[in-house]
Amino acid sequence: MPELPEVETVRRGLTQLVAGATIDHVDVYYPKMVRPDAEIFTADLIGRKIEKIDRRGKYLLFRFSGDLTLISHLRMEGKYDVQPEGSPIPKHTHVIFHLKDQRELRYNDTRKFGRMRLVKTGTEATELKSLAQMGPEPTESALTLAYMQRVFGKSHKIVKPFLLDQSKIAGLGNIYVDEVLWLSKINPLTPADTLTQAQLSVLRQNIIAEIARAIQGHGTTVHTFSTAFGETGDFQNELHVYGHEGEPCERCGTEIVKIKVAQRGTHFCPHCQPYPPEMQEGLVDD
DNA sequence: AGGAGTGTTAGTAA
DNA sequence: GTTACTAACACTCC
Repeated sequence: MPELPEVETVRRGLTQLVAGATIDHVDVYYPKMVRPDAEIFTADLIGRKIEKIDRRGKYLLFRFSGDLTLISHLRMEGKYDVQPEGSPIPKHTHVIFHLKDQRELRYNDTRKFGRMRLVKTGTEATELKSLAQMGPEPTESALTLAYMQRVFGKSHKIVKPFLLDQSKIAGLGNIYVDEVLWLSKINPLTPADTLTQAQLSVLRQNIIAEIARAIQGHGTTVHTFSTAFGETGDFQNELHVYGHEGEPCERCGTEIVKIKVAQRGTHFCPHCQPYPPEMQEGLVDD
């Protein structure tokens, strides 16, 4: 479930719940999930204090005492929650961080896609290529129009997978890409380097504003996302196209369609987001 | 039974 | 080097 707004929502919840807590010991029930090997992973964490929790793109970065950082990616269904010591362990709980205050920080992940890496603080980029190559955060200061013009201008990749590429802009996923393209009236099949300066400017503003709004709404719950407090997000009520196939476009009434683009379900309004010129060649018009 | 799902990476081909 | 498509990861839900 987690794109940047959901990961940020989790980060804020976890900060309230476990920042300042100290690890007593750690149990790993699905060893493939962690690196280095579970034995080293668990041994290194004993007695460490969770000093703070950062985020970069869709990665959570738990900062521990003694210059240790846990890099955690939730992938599709990863979730953290905090439970009293000894509560029943659900089927899909894969890692438990036992805290010294009789609570447990638990990682749950139905599909087991999530991954954790324990590294020395400061070596994150060396240890993880995707962190080293991560594009700017979608904020007013980090995502400049000049940057947008430069990177879009040199790629002929169509804009949907372009925006999903974390090395271009950090944190966007399938839901918010569809939403910002609808807000910007850009067809998902448009090649990145054919967008006009005006379109890039509009797209940039919509990305920045939409991500900020989604964070304010505590993220989007479409399948099973919940915050660290076990609550759902609110932003699913603010979606315009994702999950709205067959419904009328809020702007023009045309039926929202769903197609496959770059192997991902893609929702858009065929009237507000017309196909780019090079795709319309050969189409019969009146 | 078959397909799709909020993500990412590896492999292959053009 | 770039783009595009497939498979894989593992599991649930419709």
